[in-house]
Amino acid sequence: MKLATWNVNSLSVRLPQLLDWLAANPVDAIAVQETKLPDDKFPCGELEAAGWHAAYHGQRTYNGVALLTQQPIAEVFKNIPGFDDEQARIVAGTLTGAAGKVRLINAYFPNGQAPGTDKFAYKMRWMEALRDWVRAELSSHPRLVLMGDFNVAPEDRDVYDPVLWEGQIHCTDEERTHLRALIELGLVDAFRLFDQPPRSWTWWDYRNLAFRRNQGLRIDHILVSSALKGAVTACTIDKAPRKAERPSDHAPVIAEFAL
DNA sequence: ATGACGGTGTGGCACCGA
Repeated sequence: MKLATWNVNSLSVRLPQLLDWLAANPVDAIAVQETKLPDDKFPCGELEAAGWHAAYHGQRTYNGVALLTQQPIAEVFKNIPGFDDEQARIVAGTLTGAAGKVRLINAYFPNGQAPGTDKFAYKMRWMEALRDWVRAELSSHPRLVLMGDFNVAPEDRDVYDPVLWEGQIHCTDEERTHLRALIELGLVDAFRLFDQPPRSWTWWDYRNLAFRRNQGLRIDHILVSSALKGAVTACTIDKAPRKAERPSDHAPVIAEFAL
């Protein structure tokens, strides 16, 4: 089984690239963030024509998430139950394969703007609500993958210039503490199960030649539950789509499982 | 590095992302 996550920064703009990437990278499921499309504008037709099932939860202009799968998924949830959220940031579903069920949660964490702002407070509340929900999901679905754009760089080694970014959004102690609390429910960062090249990022600013200079952050993650940890055989970042004409500012992350 | 770039909306720019 192969899973991927990619913040495409507008599915309308990136649909051709996404379809090309999926054709070259035959994953079983991909979690897509920042579709920026209301559900009535979601390109199900084009995706279906390419063989993809889609569960999506979107809105105009901002946010929006989708799970694209080769097989149909069940138990689809949108957003966090009991957490009243106007922003479309979560879609979840259950994949059933020959090796059993795997629960997939696709999450687009709030950006948070800057510490001390209302948006930062919302990010913290959102992460707390997510943790409570994931705890419950883990009890009913021990084989669980939480993947998406977390908008948090877990450690300094996930930041191209930790001194410049110290205390800045994505790198604050408060965000990292919330992320650790989520992980302590019984999840592991698939990327760190393996030796990785130093200076591995998933996002590079569009400005200031950041990609060419490899100045980025690792903020897109695939977390797997303890029950799946032993099955993970690889986790990589594919920088190729970031080199395309009109790229997303994020690169896809792929995890492979012996399932 | 108070900037930069890119997407969206209905714009002549502002807002947001990260």
